[in-house]
Amino acid sequence: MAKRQARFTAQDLAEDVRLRDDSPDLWNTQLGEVPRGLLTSAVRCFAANGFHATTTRDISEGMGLSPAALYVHFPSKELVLFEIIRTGHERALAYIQDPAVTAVDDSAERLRAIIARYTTWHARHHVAARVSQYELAGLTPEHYAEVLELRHQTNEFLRDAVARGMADGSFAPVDVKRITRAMLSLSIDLVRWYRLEGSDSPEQLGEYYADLALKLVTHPGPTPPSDNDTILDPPSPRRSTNAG
Amino acid sequence: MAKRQARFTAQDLAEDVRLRDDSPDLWNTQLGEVPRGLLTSAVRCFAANGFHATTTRDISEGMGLSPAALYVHFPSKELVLFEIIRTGHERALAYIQDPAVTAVDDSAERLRAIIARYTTWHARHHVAARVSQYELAGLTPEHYAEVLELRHQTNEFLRDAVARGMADGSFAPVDVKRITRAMLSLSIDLVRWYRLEGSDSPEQLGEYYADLALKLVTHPGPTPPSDNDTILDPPSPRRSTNAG
DNA sequence: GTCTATATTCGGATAGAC
DNA sequence: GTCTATCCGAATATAGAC
Repeated sequence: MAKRQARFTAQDLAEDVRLRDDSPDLWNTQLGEVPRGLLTSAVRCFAANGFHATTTRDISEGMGLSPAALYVHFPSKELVLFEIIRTGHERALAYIQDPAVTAVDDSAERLRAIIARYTTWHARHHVAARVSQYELAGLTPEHYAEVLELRHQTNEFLRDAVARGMADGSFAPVDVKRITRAMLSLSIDLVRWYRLEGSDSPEQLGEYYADLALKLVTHPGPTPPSDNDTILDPPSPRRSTNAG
Repeated sequence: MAKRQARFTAQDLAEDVRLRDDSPDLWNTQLGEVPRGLLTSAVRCFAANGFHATTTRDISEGMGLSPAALYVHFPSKELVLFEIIRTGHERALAYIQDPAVTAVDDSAERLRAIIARYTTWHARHHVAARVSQYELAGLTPEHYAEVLELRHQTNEFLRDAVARGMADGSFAPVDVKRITRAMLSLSIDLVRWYRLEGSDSPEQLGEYYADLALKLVTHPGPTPPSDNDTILDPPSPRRSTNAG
């Protein structure tokens, strides 16, 4: 007999502070309350145990329903996963293609806005984002292809912003492909470790990573926008300080 | 009936260029050839389909053996996973605690060596590392705890290197915890996208990410070690250039 | 140490009552 | 739309021959 692995019931998961995020607000409002609740329950289960280790019973019990109830709202477990991953990718992409970004002309400020928002989105929805990023293997080939297209659009959008800043001289000459991948890594990898209860709010982490991203593309040598020594005014207050 | 998800047989996987890495050289040499082959087969399956979507048949068929043969060498599927993950974490930790790092006194060079080696290790063993990083949920609580301890040691080792450079003035004042996490994110997230067939060798990516890491902790303003303009001598030749 | 055959449990999905 | 009951394929692990 296999030794029991670490698995958690839907009841455990609902109380797990590590699984707090804003996913209940994430779903298409055209869906009723029950299907949206099922998606939220599924997100927690998938994030904690993985898609294949999650049973349809786990998901429906998270809403206090019987196993069969799931199939009234979704035709299969895979389609629950697809709805989660598709929504996650669409929302993240829309969040960085917001006017708050596209209206910005200055290349540096535009890159800053993209990284800040992309990071903030993944932190705020870190549980759903973890499923979106790490459970792609559970999709059918058709659904996987559809998600890939959204990922390409996202990557292109960031790549263009970096290339543009380099072309107009705002940034130092950099390897656009490698730098873009590094920035994506920072924003995406946080879903592995981020907790809403930690010291950084989603917005604070967004600002911090936007600063890092700009450091990576800034001209070396004398700082471009002057003000050199005056280290007053840190970018934004931290919820709890823990270092200099 | 569930629509068929994207799953690959052990035969497919053995030929998949995306799953080429150095894991066959990774295992304890005290193990015989067959168990080491089974671990390599399991790594490919777990990396491509996930732990729970992989059957014991998948693993043993990868070695041309019957399903039952696996249990002569390993008591359970979970223990195959544990052996992979434990080995992965031990090897990565040992690789950055190598004399090539610990003998370096200069704080900046030491950090550079750590990031270069940690990145190189994950790139060279990206398939095994992907399993080590993303399949932790498949472990029993006891085995998970054992792996966590290795992860703590790794994080502490990097954190100390950053804190030391800040203390001796080699680095600008930074948030050690957040910077350390960002550096780990860069090195670890590459297992999501890295392919040996890509344009960067593991060593080249290691050098590149070491440069990025130093940019994140460098004093702003005038560059510290002088030589400002001479951009001859890039750190190491790229296997195929694709940008400036 | 490897095989064939199988015990046994589990889980996705459905049938049909209410 | 929700329930109870259940079908049935699949997967871990074992038995026992060679």
